[in-house]
Amino acid sequence: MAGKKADPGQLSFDLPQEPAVIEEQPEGRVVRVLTDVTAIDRAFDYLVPSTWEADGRSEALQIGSSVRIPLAGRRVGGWVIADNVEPPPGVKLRSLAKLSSRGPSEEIIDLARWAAHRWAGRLSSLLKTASPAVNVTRIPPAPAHIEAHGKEATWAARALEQPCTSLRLPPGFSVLPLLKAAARRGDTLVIVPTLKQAQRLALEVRQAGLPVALMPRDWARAAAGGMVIGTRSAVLAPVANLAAVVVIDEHDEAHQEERNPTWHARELAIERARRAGVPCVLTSPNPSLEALAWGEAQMLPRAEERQGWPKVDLIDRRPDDPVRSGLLSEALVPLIRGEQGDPVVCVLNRKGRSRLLACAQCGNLICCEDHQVPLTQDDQEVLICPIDQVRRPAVCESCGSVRFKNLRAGVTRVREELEALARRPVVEVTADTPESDLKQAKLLVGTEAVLHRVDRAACVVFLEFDQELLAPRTRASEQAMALIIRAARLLGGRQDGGRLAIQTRLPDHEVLQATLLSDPSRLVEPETVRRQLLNLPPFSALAQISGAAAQAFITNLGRPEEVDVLGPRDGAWLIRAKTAEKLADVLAQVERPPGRLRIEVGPLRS
DNA sequence: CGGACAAGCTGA
DNA sequence: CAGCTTGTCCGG
Repeated sequence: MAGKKADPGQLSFDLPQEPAVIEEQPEGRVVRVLTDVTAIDRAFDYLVPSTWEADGRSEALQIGSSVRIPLAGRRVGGWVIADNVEPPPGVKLRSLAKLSSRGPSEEIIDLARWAAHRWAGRLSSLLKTASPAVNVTRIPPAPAHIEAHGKEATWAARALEQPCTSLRLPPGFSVLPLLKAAARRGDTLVIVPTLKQAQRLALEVRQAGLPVALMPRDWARAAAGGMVIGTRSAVLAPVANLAAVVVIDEHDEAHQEERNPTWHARELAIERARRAGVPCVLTSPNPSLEALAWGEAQMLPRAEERQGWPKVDLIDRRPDDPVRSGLLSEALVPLIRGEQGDPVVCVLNRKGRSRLLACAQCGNLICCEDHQVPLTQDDQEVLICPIDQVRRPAVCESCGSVRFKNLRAGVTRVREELEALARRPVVEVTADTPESDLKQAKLLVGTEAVLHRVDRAACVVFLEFDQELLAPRTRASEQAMALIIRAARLLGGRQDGGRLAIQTRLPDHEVLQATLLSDPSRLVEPETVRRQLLNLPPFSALAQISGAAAQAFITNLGRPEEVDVLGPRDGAWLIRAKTAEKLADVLAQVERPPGRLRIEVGPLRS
């Protein structure tokens, strides 16, 4: 186990100055409690009431226990983070008010402390994540150990041989053999990106006859033993006898917490496994460079890997004559009419109705003369100013043409056009489309969120993929690939007969070529070169500082050696260091100014 | 965070 | 100088 790091910036205990004479030593056991009030972020010492001896509460109370404490005239919650401590002299100790619940073990608290330092956040925020949602007072008996049936897949067993393995598995390939192989070794912790995936996987594992706890619901059951499956917060779950850690789809951005501290489940999983001396397996159809930093990816034989990807149609829009809005090409017609099977899911990454119209004749943008903003088009061929809602006929002001070209079609508009072209009903999928509508629909359209709401499809169409490829984000390629992987999951492998259609004017783009050839290794080299050239993670570590107190923080930071400070841009600064450890050390040394401050370590955007 | 308390401001 | 607002400090 790695040594605990002293963390001067995070917790101040006002330790006693080695008292010469110990006098008036308070009677009884004293514990140190970290409050769950984020703004306090301090630990205080409390007496364990002597009455707790008799009813077993004293025995149940241990490091990690969740307690209520009197503090400044009110009761607040907290965690016991040290036992049998010597309180600072001269303070009048108060007694614990209540033993609320079991909490994280000492190992998890140490891991949380490491994460709080690594992501420059508060320990209490991580302990909250590590604690049960509802109070737990007893742990159920351990489930009987059940041996997974069937013979062990060699690739799965091999992945568990090393301390940390990046395992490249195509989207249509089940991870169940890996989980079974891990379960043979003992209790396994499995981290997946979404709750839906966690539920589905837990069901599969249960059907395979293995005991499984679904986090965060089954905190107590997780502590009892068996396999533990959950989303990122499960990386701090109690696991009885940890034997392996598996991170599924480690490339997925859902593994990173979006609130402060922005910890990443992949990195935490690796550290947890390392501390426990058990293997950590990171799976992904397209391993992140961060995962590949642990060594070359293990993979299936190429022929087998290809079978795990769907068939891909790249629809090159360049020589195309546009149909209707120009968004739907002739080549789509057989697909959206269901000739390759149903349901067909169309993805368009834009929201709302047409926002930007141009005259088809003279090319002028259709704007409001008074407010200089683009006009929107109504159902009844009327133009509306978004500022004062004034309506006028749909006629070009400069040439009188009544034909407009939609430069930014929204989902609603595309739905109508799809319906006309497919000659059948199209369901527009939004956050509040009822589940029943989704189940019956044969043809659907929505933003990328539609890929989360539908379970299976015979065909997925990306109506306009170029904006993903050209997005001005450092992780654009990776994010585009993640989207393709999500789509491929709905389609299954090659033998399932699903089709992935992508409309593009960039058919030679490396992401699309990698998809077409079912070969993500084509992305590794160009992406590595690019990141190295721009000095981006994993070849550096970044933190974004924003909020009202950001300026003061940067002033306090000064100009440490081997650290770059970039910005401000839009009121935010970027701090770059060679390694995550260096970055964390530098951030921890800065005196925190009062006021709102957001420190985003390893930002996904920018 | 939320209470306590001190310092500063206002009105007569 | 009471009565109030605003700011700073501290909690075991």
